[in-house]
Amino acid sequence: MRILLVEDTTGLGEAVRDQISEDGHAVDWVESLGFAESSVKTTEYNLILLDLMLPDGHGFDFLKKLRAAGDVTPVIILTARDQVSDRIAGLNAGADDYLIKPFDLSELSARVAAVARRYRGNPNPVVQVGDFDVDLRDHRINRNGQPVELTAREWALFEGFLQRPGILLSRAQLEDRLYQFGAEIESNTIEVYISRLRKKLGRDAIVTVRGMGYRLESYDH
Amino acid sequence: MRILLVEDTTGLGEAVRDQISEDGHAVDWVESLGFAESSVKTTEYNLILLDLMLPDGHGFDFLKKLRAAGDVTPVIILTARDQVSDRIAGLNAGADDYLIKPFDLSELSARVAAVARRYRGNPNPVVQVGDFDVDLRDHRINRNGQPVELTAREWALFEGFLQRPGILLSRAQLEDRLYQFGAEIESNTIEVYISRLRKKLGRDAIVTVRGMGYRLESYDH
DNA sequence: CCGCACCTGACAGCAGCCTGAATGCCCTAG
DNA sequence: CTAGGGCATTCAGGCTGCTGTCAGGTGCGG
Repeated sequence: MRILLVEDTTGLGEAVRDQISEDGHAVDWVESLGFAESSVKTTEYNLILLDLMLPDGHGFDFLKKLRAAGDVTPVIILTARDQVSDRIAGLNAGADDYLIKPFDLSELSARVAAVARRYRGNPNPVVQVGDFDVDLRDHRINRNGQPVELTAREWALFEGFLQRPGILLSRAQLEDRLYQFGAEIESNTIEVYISRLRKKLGRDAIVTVRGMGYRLESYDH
Repeated sequence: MRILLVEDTTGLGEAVRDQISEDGHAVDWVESLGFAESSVKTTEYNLILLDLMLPDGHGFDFLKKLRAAGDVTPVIILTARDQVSDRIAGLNAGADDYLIKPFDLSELSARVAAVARRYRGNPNPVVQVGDFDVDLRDHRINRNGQPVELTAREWALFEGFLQRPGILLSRAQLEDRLYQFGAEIESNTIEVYISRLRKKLGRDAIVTVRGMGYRLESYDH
C-alpha cells in the first residue's frame, strides 16, 4: 500500500514511517497540511494517517476538504488521549478510525493491516501510463502485455516518474527518491539508472530535458 | 488462522497463546473487553477465545454486542468449572463452544482445530492455484495429483500465500503469519521456510522479489 | 568546431538470498 | 525412563546479480 503520513512531531513521524515501511508499505511523510494537500493531488494513496494539531491548521479542515472533493481514501486520525470531543467530530468529518497517542507500534501495524485487508480480494489498482500497465501495489509492469522486471532502485525511480507522468523532474528530486533526503551524490548514478530504465522500458519512455532533468513520456498531451 | 485471545490471567494467557501459536495459528492476546472491541474492529479473526470475568466487564456483553453487529466469528468461552448457568446463557448469547477451566492444552488444541474445520466447511473447500489443488480444511495439497506433505509452519506460510496468490508479500507480512504480531525475528527463518516450501512445491512456485518479498506464482496473469 | 551535458559498457564489491548442516526441543514408542 | 525421530530455529558458507563508479563515447547547442 501507499500511505501518506501527516505528522509534525519528528520522533513520532520517524517511528511510524519506519514501522509501516517494515510492514511492506510505501510511505510519504509530510509535516504540514499544505504539503499534505499537494501530495494527495499528485499521488493516489490507499491510506492517510492524519495528525490533528499541525503548524498550518487543524487536520479536520484537511479531512473535510478531502471528503468534499469526493475522495474516499481511508483516513486514520492520530490524536492525543483525552480529546474525546475530537474523536466524535472526527468521525463526523469522515475519519475511518482512531489511534490514541501514545500508541504501540504493533497497534499501528494492526490498524494499517486492517485497512490493507479491506483491499484484499479486490483487484489491484492498475495505472496506465503510455504503453505501460503498472500495478503499484505489486510492483509489476507490463509493456504491451510483456512483463518488465525492475530492480529495487529502478522501481524507486520509475515510481517517482509515475506519480507525475509528463512532468519534469530534476536530478535532485530523483536523487531524493533513491537516497536519504539531502544525501549528496557525486557521481552520475541517476544517469546510469535512467539508462538502465530506458533499456528495459524502451528508448523513448523517458525524455531528457537538457540542463533541467527528465520526464516520463505519458502520451496524453 | 488468526485468533483473538481475551484473557486477563497472565499465566493462563501465556500458556494458551503459546499452545495455539505452536499449532500454527497467529494469536493476538488482549486482556480486557475494551481492547477486544478495538481489535475486532480493525482485524478479522477466524476465532475468538473469550474469558468471562474481565476487569472491565463480563464477556457476555462483548459477545452480545458482537452478534448484534452481525459478526459470526466463532467464539469459544473459557469459563470456571461450576458455572453451569453461565454455559447455558453463553450458548444463548451466541457462543460456539466451551472450555472449562482448568483445561488441558491438548483439549484446547482439539477444540480450536474443530472450529477451524467447521469454519472452513464451505461448499467447495478445494482451492486451485497454479499447479496446486489445496484442501483448506484438511491442510492437504495435491500437485498434479501428487500429494504434498507440509509441516505446521510450512502450511502457515503457504496459507498466507494462498490468500493472495500472485500478490507480493513482504517479509514482515510473512513473519506476522508465523509469529505474534510485530514479533521481531532476527534470523533468516523466513528464507529457510521459503527454501523448504520450494523443495516441496517446486522450484518455481514461489518467486523472490529482491529487496521486497515473495509472491506465489499463480499463472493467471 | 568546441565544450559541455549526457549516455552507456564494464567491473569490483558486496548486500541479499539460498541451503546444507548442526542444535535443541518435544513427542512417541518401547 | 530412554532412544529415536520429526520439527523449528539458527548459523555459516557460497552464490547471484544489484549497485555505484568510472572512463570513454556520443551528440546537442552555440
